[in-house]
Amino acid sequence: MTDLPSPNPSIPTLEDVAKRAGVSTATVSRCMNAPTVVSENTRQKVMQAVRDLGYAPNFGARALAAKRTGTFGAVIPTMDNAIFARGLQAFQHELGLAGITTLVASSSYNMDTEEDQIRTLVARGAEALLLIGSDRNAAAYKFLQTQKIPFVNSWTYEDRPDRVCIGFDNRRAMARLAREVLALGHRTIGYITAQRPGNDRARARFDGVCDAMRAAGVDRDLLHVEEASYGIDQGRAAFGVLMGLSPRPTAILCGNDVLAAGALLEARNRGIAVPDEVSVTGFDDIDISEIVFPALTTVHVPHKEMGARAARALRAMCDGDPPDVTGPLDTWIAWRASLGPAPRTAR
Amino acid sequence: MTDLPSPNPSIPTLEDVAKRAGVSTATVSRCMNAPTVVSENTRQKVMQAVRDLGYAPNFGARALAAKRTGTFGAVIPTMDNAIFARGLQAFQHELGLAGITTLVASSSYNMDTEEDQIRTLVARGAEALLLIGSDRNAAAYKFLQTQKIPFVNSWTYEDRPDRVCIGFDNRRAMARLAREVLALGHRTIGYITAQRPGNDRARARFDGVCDAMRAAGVDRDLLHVEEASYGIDQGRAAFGVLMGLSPRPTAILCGNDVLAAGALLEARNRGIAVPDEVSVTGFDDIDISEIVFPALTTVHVPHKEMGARAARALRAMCDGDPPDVTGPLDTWIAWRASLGPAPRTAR
DNA sequence: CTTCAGTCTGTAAGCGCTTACATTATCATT
DNA sequence: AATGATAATGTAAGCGCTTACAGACTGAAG
Repeated sequence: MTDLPSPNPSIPTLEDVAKRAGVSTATVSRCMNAPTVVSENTRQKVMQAVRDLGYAPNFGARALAAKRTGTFGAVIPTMDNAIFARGLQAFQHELGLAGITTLVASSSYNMDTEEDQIRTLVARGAEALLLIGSDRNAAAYKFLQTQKIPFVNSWTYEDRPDRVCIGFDNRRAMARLAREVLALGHRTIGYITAQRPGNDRARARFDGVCDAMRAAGVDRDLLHVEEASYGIDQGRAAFGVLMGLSPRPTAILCGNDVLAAGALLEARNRGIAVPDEVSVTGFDDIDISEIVFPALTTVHVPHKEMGARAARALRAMCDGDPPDVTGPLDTWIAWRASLGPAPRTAR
Repeated sequence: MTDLPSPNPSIPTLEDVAKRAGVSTATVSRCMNAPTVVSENTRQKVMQAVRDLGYAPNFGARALAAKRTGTFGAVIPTMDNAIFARGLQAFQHELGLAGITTLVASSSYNMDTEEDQIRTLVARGAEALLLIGSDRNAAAYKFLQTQKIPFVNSWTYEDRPDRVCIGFDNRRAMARLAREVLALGHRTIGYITAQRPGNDRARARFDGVCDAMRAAGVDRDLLHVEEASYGIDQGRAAFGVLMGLSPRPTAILCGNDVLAAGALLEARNRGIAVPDEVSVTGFDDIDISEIVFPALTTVHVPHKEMGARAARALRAMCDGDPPDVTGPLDTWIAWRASLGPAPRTAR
């Protein structure tokens, strides 16, 4: 089946609509953008022509002429799993309310890719950006500055006058969880961290564990660290390594819920009882933390609020207003089944 | 030296670069788009100016002038979970190889929203679209046609000359799984389906279950259907309803893995042993199906291949070539622990 | 010294839209 | 009937870029 070129194959423009409705292009434009200033009568005609022709405005032309795009962007490390999904969802929703479209790109946890994506989004007309964390090439920051693109660093919190953060204190949150773990009698501890270079959240969470151990006067040698790149399989592998240690850790803290899910899975496969033999904890409190078995004790992060606030901050910044940054958001421990007291034999 | 820094360092344009490099805008444009036709010497100068100024091309202007955007779009029902993530990932990756950017939008399983999103993506310069399923407003199809936007229907398969599908046979796949369930002695069966209006995949899967029951000569009255909108909670609730039935079903088939995860969770909460008392199955084989307890027997869908193929098909269509559609993709059953023989008491 | 092909660069015409400004129509008020 | 205010529409100048085309240089061949 071959399509023959139809006599008028091109896609309709404003001018086509104007001609068909017997008005000027300006009037059609007004119908689309500010319907109230056009008389009822004319609007009817124009809208009919729009419908007849299947007209859709050309974004590029509109952006070029109006010098605004109604688009914000977000660069997240990965779309592979739900860690950023809920926050992003809230972000999009909040912006949608204001008629702003969200463009999403992912960096695969890679700084250079992230810089690329930032440039791409800006080139595509993003007027403001949601970024995750604060580790970023100097070039990326400089680019944002020269292009005058408002941005917020999210999922993290730093008190700096020159950057706006809508996030939480990763270090403190993890320290609190680690403190609870220590309070339950655990001493030999495994920590599965996401890769730390280029990931300030991962580093902060790790530092939090160290803080707690120091505060409890526990020897740092009792903390065994495995660094894993992203994914359930990585969590499984790291858990396996830690279980090979002697003495074997009685608690495995994980830098995020996905790694923890992997750890839990491996425990099941090895017939290691959680939490009776080994406790496991996560970080983020995404959907899977309730689904895994046993349900995961983890740090709850207010993803939705974070996303919504970031959206509002960005909107304010675009209007030249100061964003409403009231300090780090609260996190708390979501107590479930995977964390229990250290087994007696190990005490 | 008239090199005064301008008082208002607004964002640089092609012309600024040209001026600074002492060439015409055409040359700068060529440097950016077809570096080989510019002399080494000039290119150096221009690139230096680009760097000095932090120049980034304006997408709108470029699209307007070049009449191509290098952008494809995808409208998926939801980003909330991983069902579409892997396929989309492959889609994006494949396009990235060809220098094409992917824009993603979500429809929240709503036809009108989907139509909106289609229009939005096209307006933003999407030259081709990945769509999920085939249920869609006539207006949406008409729009795509008048705008001459190539699209593929994915996650589904229909043998129609006027539409290209890169997907699999939902009905047959579910029928095969249901046949296995029946072969294990289950007779009273619960089916948790996603909402069927506007969702051809959900309907096809349901039909598949019916097919299998008919083929096995099992009374349709033994099939109890619960329709749930999306999410784990919905799966839990539906499972609860089905467990209240008498006689109680011995197998609960779910229209997707998320609903199945909910069912499994509720079973755990109610102390119902899976699969000893009740079997549960899913559909999709996303990450969580391995993580849940017990691990989920489900239909494996070749998400990655589907995404990659869809990308290639769309590219071909944009070039005016016929897409390579070789029929439905294969699915198979991923056997795990959640499906077992019907308990004796129930036989 | 032409001539011609080949390379490189510049000129300028749009691409489809928005919007400041100009123009015209409408209507209550004097 | 003339006036001015107000509302509705039209005119046209760009927005920043690409690209067809033309012009200006090279150097080798005639």
